[in-house]
Amino acid sequence: MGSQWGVNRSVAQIHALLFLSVNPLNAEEISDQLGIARSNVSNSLKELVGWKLIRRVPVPGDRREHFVAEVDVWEMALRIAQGRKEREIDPAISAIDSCVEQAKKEPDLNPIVVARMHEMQDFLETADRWSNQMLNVPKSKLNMLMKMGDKVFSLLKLTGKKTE
Amino acid sequence: MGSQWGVNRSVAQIHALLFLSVNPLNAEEISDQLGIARSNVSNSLKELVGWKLIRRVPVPGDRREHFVAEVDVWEMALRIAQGRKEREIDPAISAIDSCVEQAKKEPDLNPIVVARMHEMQDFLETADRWSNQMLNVPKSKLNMLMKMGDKVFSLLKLTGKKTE
DNA sequence: CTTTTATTTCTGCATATACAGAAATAAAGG
DNA sequence: CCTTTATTTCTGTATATGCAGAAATAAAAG
Repeated sequence: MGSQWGVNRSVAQIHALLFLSVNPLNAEEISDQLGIARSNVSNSLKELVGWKLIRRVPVPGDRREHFVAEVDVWEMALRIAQGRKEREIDPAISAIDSCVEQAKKEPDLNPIVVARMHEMQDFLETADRWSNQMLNVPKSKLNMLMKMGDKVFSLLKLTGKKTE
Repeated sequence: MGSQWGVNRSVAQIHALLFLSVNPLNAEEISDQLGIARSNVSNSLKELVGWKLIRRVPVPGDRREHFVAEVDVWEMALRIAQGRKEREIDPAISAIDSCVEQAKKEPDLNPIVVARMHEMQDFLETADRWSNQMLNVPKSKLNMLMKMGDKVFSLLKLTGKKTE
């Protein structure tokens, strides 16, 4: 799956291994188990720590760094969502903002073009606010909300096909 | 932005061009405007059509195929979400299902490991149902819902930090 | 302070992806 | 049906990414 999700094979493999591992593993154990180079493990672990999908844990009486994965799947999903927002939405907002800025200086720009840029900007801002809020919903409630599924949708009278 | 969003430069460039273009463009115009090879344009257009972010439009009196982008940003977002679900969630479900299947055959597998696999499976199924529902919410209501933002959250009493 | 051991960064090769130009195919016009 | 024009597929090359092994750095032990 890794490549579809935007991480390379080693990263995906290591994450899977740690997710299914009952006890913390050190870099060498990972390297041996998966048969990938020690250096590669090091870089992959760094990336996974960056996504907050794993964390370092000290094992008493052992000098080596050990790692464990976040095992709560909802927490995992939140972290991934958070990471994606930072990597995809936030830079997109900066980009569109500077585009709009530039566009202001161009006097003879088709108004339709300017309008489209503004719609995009407005959308991204809304998406940003919304995701910030979603990411702050406590895990348990998120879980409940999604498990309830259709009940929530009919409660909010959101279903139907009127405009879409 | 392209690379961050999982598409290559040409695809992103062409999409941007069409999104900001007031009238339909044909492949050659795109090739000229952006200075990329005609063949590259062809493949990129195919990908964008696959995402349903652009569509072919016949221009009367012109044999060549012309293309226009979906200009409604909400519709665009829905299509991207749809595409990502198909590429990321659906195959992940197949993958976890076959893993769980395999695991059944392994009698001496640590129960904790099996439990984690099931949690993952359960989560993915929930996410699948949820996203299917979200994708069926009419655009206008989605827009409204997200614009209202915090009001919806407080209505549902979803905010707070209890368990997270 | 020196030696040992863990970890990270560097370097180079291998593989994969992006892309241009050529060739092939398909579609329309005469 | 043949010619012209549009479009797609194929092929080679350039570039980027992935990854191993070596070198360098950092940390702990003696």
